[in-house]
Amino acid sequence: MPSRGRSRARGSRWSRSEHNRRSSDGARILLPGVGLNPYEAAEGIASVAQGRVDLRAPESELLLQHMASSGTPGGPLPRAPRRRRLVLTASQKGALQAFFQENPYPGITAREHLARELAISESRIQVWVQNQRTRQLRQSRRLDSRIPQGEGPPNGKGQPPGRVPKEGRRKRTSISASQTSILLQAFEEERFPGIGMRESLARKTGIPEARIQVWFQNRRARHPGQSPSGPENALAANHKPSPRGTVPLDQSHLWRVPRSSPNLAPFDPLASMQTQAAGTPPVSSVDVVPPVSCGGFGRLIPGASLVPPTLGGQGGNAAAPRDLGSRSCPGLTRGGGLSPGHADLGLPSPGRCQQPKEHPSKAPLLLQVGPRPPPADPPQHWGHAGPSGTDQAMPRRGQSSQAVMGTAGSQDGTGQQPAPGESPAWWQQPPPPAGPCVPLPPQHQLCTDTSSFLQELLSADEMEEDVHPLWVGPLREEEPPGPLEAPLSEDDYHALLEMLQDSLWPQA
DNA sequence: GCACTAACATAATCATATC
DNA sequence: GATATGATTATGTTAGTGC
Repeated sequence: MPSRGRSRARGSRWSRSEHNRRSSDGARILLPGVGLNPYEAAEGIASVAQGRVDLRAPESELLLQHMASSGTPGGPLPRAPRRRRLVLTASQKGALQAFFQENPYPGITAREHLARELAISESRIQVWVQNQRTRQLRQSRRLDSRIPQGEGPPNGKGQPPGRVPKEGRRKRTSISASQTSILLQAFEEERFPGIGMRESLARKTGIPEARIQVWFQNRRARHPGQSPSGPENALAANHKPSPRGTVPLDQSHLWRVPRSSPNLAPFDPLASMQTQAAGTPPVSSVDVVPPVSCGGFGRLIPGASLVPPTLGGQGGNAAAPRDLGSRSCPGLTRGGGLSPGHADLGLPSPGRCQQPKEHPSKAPLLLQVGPRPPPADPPQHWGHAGPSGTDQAMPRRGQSSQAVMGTAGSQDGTGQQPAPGESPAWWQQPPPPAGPCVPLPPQHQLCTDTSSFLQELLSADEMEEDVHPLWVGPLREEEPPGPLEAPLSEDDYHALLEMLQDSLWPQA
C-alpha cells in the first residue's frame, strides 16, 4: 500500500458541497442572462472565435446567447465549467498504454516527449497517467481480494509499493509578485476557477494553465476559508510576496524554460512503443499525423476534442484505421475532417516552423483515411494493458477516434530522436500497403511538407484577413497565450464556419 | 441506463528557493 | 534549519462519451 495513500470517508468532502453551493450563492459574478462569469464569457467567446469551442456543446449555447446579446434568462452554471473532455484516439491510447507500461511514473521529460509525439498536452498526459495508475491499483486490489496471496502490481514493473520513483520533476515555476497578485485577486473572487477563468489567468499572467490549476489547488489547501474582509484586505493579509518573486517573469519566454535537468537521462517513451506500431489495432478514424517540426506546432487547445461529424452516421465507420506510424496515405474525407467548432488542428505558428530535416521524426503532414489491414503480428502485450481488462487498446464498435492528431515538433529543436540504427520505431515504420484511401481533390491533398491544410486554407486572402488575427500567437496549453483577442460576432463566426466548410467540402 | 474514463477535487508529501 | 510554496502522489467524485 502506498505510503502516501489515505482513505477518506465517502462524502466527507466538504469542499464538494462548497463547490456546489458557490454557484448559486451569488459569489460568482454572472453576466445578465448568461451563466458565465466575466472570465468565462470572455474566454468562451474567444474560444468560439478561435474555433476552440464545439458549438454543439451545451455550454456553447450560453456563449452564443451572450454573443447575440439575447438577454435570455439563464441560470447560473451549476459549477465552474470543466475543460472539454479530451477524446483520445485508439492510437493515442495505445501509445499511452505502452508508455505507461514502460514507466508508470514518468518524469516531466518523458511526459513532454510523449505529449509532443501524440499532440496531447503534457498536463493531459499527466492526468491520464494518474488516472491510469488509479485504475491499475484499483484492479490490482480487486485481484488481490480474489487471490489473497496475490503477486506484485499488475504493471509488471515491480514498482515497490509506497516507493515512488522520482524521475525528474517539472522545474519549479517561479511566480512573481505581480503574477501572485493577479492570482490572489482571482482566488478571492473564485476559489474554484473553471477552465475559462484559468485560461484567462494564464493569459494575464503568462503562467501555463496547468500551473495555475496547481496553484489554486495548493492555495485552497493552504488557505482554507474565505477572507471576511474582501479581496483587497485579504490580499494584504495573505499575500506575503515571495522573497524571490520581485522580478516578473519574462512572459514571452516563460514556457521555454528548460524542461528538465540536463543531467537527467532522457527516458525515451518511444522506444517502448516500437512494437506498438505493428500492433496498432485497426480502428475507425482519420488521423492527421502532422509531424511537423515546428516550434509552434502542437498548438494544443485544451478541450478541443476534435470530433467531427461522422460521415454516414455511426455505422459509417468504414474504417479508417490508421496507426501512429503512418506517414503516408494522403487524403481527407469529410468524415475525417473538421467539424464546425473543431477548427484547431495544431496550426503551425507562422514563421516558426523549422526545416523538416531538422527533425527526422517529423515527417510531412499527412492525412490518412481508409481501412488498413490489421497488423499481421501484433505484439503480445498489445491490448492487455487495460487495467480493467477492457478495451483500452481496442476500439469499441463504432468507435471512431476521428481525431486530428498533431505531432508537435520540438520547441527547441532538441527533441530526442531514436539513435540511428535503432530498430524502427512506430513513427519510422514504412507505410503500410496503400489501402483504399479516398482520393481528394488536389486542393485537399494535404501531404505537403510542413504545411497543414489549415495553413493552406489560411493562405487564402480572405482567410488571411479574417482568421489570421485569431490564431497568430501561441495558444498551447503550456504556452502563455497572448492577450484576449477581440471576439467574433456570432454572424462572423458562422460566416467563418461556412467559409471553412466550403473550403474543405465544396461539394457539400 | 450503464460502463468507462477524462477532469477535477482533497490531503499528504516531496522538492526547491529563499532567508 | 526554517519557511514558503510549487510539484506530485493516492484517492475519491463528477460528468462527458459511447454502447
